[in-house]
Amino acid sequence: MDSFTKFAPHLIKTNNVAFKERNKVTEIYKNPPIGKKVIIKGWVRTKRESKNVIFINLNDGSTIKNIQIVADPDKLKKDQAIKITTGACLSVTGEVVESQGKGQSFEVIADQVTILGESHPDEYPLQPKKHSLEFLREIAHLRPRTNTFSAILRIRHAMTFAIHKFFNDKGFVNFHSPIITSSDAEGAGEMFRVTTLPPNSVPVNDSGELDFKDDFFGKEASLTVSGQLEGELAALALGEIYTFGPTFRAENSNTTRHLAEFWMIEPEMAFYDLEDNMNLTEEFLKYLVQYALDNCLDDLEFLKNRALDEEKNKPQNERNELDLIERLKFILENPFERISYSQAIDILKDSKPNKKGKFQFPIEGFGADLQSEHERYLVEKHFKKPVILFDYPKDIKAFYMKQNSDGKTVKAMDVLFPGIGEIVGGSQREEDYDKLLSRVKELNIPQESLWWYLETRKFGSCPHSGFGLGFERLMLFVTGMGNIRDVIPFPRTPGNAEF
RNA sequence: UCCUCCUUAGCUCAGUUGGUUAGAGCGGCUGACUGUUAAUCAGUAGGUCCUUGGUUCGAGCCCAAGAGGAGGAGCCA
Repeated sequence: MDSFTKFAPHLIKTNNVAFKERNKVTEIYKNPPIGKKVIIKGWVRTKRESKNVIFINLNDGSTIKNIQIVADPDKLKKDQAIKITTGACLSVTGEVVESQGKGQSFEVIADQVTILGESHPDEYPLQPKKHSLEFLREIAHLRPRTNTFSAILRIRHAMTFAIHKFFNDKGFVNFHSPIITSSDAEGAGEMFRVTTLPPNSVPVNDSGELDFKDDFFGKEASLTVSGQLEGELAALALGEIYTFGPTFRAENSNTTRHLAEFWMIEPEMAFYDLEDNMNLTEEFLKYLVQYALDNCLDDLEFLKNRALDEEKNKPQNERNELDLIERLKFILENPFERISYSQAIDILKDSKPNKKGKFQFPIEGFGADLQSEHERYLVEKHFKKPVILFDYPKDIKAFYMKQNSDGKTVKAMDVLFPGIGEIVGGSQREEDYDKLLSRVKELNIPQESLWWYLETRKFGSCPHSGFGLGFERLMLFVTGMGNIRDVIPFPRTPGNAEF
């Protein structure tokens, strides 16, 4: 007899033998133990009360589904019924029975109800009704108690796990690139400074500039904007690696697609050329979408219906042609379109909106950086599916990308998704020391801060590639949410670091 | 950072041409009723109309500045 059975022989055994005192609602739904006793612990979503019977919809976070508790008011202790209000936390012991009502196949007849935490009804801001996402952002500490956010957070977990599983199954090594860094080599954006210097008396040198000699690291330090450069070092020893960590950009970006603190996945592979890189990217994204469909269907269904509900208020032409689940399946069933930057320019040049002057930035020819409107045209109007663009002009891409023999382009690729835009950016890296160095010089990048990176090209260099996937942008696509601030627990954006 | 829009009850929102005491639904509270399903019915409480200044006999409404929020653009993942 194990400790569980000894403690509570009348209870159903769950997977979690270490914790004896709770049956998870998700497990009860998987195989309803009719006639057995269970202990449910969770938060009240709604209560309906009458003289003879009280119905409580309880949610324990293990699934989007609530469980209906049926309680006899006479059995409850004095005043207990009054304290069972929306948001209160209860522990309920009772028997699972087939439901007499219509909305559910089974329910729990309560023997005993314990109120673990009251929730004052005058003050609790969540009501059993739809709240605006803007309002919920202001109460981010309570957001996870809503159906929408609990669904998003469960999916977020599933995607996190799937990312590690995908790479682990392929033999990639999870590599922890540093979060504090002293290089801004990629030039990926403005950085947050990390310092222990006193804010009101900053040391300056003779020429009046900030002097970091007395700072914690003895030099200027910042939060990382990318783990890629360190990732490359690891790939040139371990073969295939990936990083998955927080990333910080101090850009003053106020959009539905940008955060100051976000999570990024950056695989880096020795011996991969650009095509291998694109193949891996496509396989990876499809794997994640498949994983969500296989493991999060209840939550996806909920989010699908939520989005359909919202779209009812929109004019027909602004609605999605496909619902969330259809969109996810569409990704799986269709190969991504792969075209070069030059081909894309040709398509855009000949496109109706360009000829009719509808683009805010008209396309004239090679060299132009593609704007959102162009990417959207390619993905949403022309191809109507994900597009991988490759071989970009070197002048609009980073210094480390491998130069093509045409002298104009580099082996870069961007994956564009409908409704989101750039979800992945990657490239084959320049492995030739002289070419890389000349590019560093051309762009006036301080060579001394990159000595370690350059050295990898001196000692056993090899072709290698990698990409970066913005985790929250993936989450936007998988959940169908419209604002990146709603797919991360506590969004950090300009002017907002509450909670 | 730029452009556009928004800010009225706890929430979602209406508020006419500037005119007396600012409304609705939901939620809260009180009661009734019912194996209920975001229950239903009746009653009830609840307001710094974002802030400041101005125009006016009179401002929720008009003007100016500020604060906060949203969407789009740029930057990017």
